[in-house]
Amino acid sequence: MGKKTSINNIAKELGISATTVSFVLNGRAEEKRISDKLVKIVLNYVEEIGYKPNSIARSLRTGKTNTIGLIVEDISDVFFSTIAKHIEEKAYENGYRIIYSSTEDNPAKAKELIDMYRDRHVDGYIIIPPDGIDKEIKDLIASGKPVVVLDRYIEDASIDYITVNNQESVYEAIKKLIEAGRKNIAFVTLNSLQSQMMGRLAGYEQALEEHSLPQYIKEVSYENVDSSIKHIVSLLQRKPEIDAVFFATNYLGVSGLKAIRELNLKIPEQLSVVCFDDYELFEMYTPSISCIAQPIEELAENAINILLARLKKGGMEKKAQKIMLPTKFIQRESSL
Amino acid sequence: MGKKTSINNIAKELGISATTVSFVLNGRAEEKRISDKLVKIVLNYVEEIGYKPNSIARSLRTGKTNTIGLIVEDISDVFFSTIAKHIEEKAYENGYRIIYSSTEDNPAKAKELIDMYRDRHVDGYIIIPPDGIDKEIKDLIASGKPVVVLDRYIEDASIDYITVNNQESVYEAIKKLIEAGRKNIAFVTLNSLQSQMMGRLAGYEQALEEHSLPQYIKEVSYENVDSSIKHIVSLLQRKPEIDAVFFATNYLGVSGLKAIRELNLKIPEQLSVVCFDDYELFEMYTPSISCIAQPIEELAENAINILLARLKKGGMEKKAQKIMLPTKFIQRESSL
DNA sequence: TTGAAAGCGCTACCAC
DNA sequence: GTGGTAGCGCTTTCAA
Repeated sequence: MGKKTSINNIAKELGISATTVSFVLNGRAEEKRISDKLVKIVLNYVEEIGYKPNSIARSLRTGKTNTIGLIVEDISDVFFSTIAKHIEEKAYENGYRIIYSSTEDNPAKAKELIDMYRDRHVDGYIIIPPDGIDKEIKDLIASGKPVVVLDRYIEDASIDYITVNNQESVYEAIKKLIEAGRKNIAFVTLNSLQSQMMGRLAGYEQALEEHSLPQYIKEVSYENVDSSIKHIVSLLQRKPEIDAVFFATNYLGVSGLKAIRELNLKIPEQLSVVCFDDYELFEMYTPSISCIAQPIEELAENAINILLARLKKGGMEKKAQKIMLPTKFIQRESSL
Repeated sequence: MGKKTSINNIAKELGISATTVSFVLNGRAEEKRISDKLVKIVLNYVEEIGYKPNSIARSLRTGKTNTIGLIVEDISDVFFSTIAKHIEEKAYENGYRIIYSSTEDNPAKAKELIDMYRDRHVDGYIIIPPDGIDKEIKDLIASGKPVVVLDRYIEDASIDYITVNNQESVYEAIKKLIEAGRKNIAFVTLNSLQSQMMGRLAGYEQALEEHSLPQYIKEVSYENVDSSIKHIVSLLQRKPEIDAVFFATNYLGVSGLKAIRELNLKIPEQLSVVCFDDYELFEMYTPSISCIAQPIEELAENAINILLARLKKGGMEKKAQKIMLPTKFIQRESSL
């Protein structure tokens, strides 16, 4: 084949100018009133030799890369990878590619990634931010790049975010436990200032305060999630009066189940269990585990839609969208 | 800061040429015998204004994008997302970014993706190929782009691949079931010609043939995985003599457990269960499910290492590597 | 030791 | 209706 098929070669080959070829290829033939005949010729030839414009040259010229940077906490976690999948699909349909990375909830890594993506001139960002990168995100937006924050929010008028009503969801779930007669309800969470975790905690506190019940809060740090089993075991041993536990994330829930199993506690007789996030494991576990399921697909769809909208119409002027989706409580055996 | 910091601005600002700046920035100062003093000046200035070279312009010039295309079956499946994570980490350390997409095991989609990635000038590919894209992969390699095939293999002298010893692993696992006294062992798999599935099937057949036991093979198509529960239920009902089932992938295993639960069969008393791939669910299930665990991290590491090696030293000349890693049988309660 | 200049392939302004 | 041409920002030959 032609070693280097450039628009210039084609132009030369066809005895016309590169400009014309470019217009035809970019669908601006009509607008530029290029004759149908010529358009046909160009398109046929291009088709024939299987020419594809060089996207890098185009990017250099236009400043657009048709790439979206996706920054998640951990791409191997099913919650995030499911989000990633939906985002990718939708982006793909719209001619965008996704490059991704995991932050491991580490702000330094997140900053590095943002830098990196900026280097790469990604057109827009979808970020699930760790604590402490608010400034970087605001800078990014100030620099004119659209950013959508997902799963948590950052208090700033200019930032689009999509999240769920964490506080209310947990509040309702805890209330159910209380109504079912539980009096000593523990809450196992991450020691994080992220909005979604704060919201979940607030929901717990709100429910317990309303009923004047004692609070048992255990915070685990993200880095030590692996050792969270130990912490949970110890909590349950020290406070044998605990008769229900709420786990604030899916992986904490899994650790919790391991801990409970180790202690040989009967769910739900001795201990009710409810977890944030659904997970196949919770459905299949014996007994099945009640949970607050997030509308993962909707979260992803909203995020990519908003980003695409901003990307399309350079829509930086439009007011930031703050979306809070409802969750769904799934009642299973563990909280009967 | 400066609206457009280009290498030219810097050169102008410093009263030297862009060439010199470029050399300094690319660490070729020594080689080009640029004075230490000048190097210092340039580096300081660059540091000061926080200049970063435009990677797109560089790509256009050099033909390298420092991007790797990753094509998996389904990024939301934990097996693939875990692989994706390890690959991303390693790539990142080496200055490469990953763009990913899921094929849904669909060859047309896979072809599209390859095309897309070619458009984007990715430097190399890691592909988990569906059936029927051998030709495209060979073309890619012929065109000089390194490709590593993962999880399955494609018979071609020029292709690097990393896989596990599927046949032997399954053979050994089935033998264990036979030794434990099971006589009617079913095998639930995908109706796929992919090497890894063929290997697993072959392992099953080999073991049963050696012991002259009857074979019960159920093939489900990837698109109908959702309805696989029905098929499995029906199989177990039609053949009540079945006293063990092997599931050839993690998601088939999950469907299988649902089917077995629906039929109220006792594991392992009435039915032994073994599954290919480990999964948190299998460990936590009651009873816990025996499985053949793949060395996921090693698979990923090998793939990215081989690709990086080819990328570094334009190592297209080196002989293709064919790596087959061992799996690990994890004995749990379901096959006692 | 350093610099001028030629592109990489494309788009878009402006001219005819 | 169509074409010339100037860059986008960088690397790299060649010359000085």
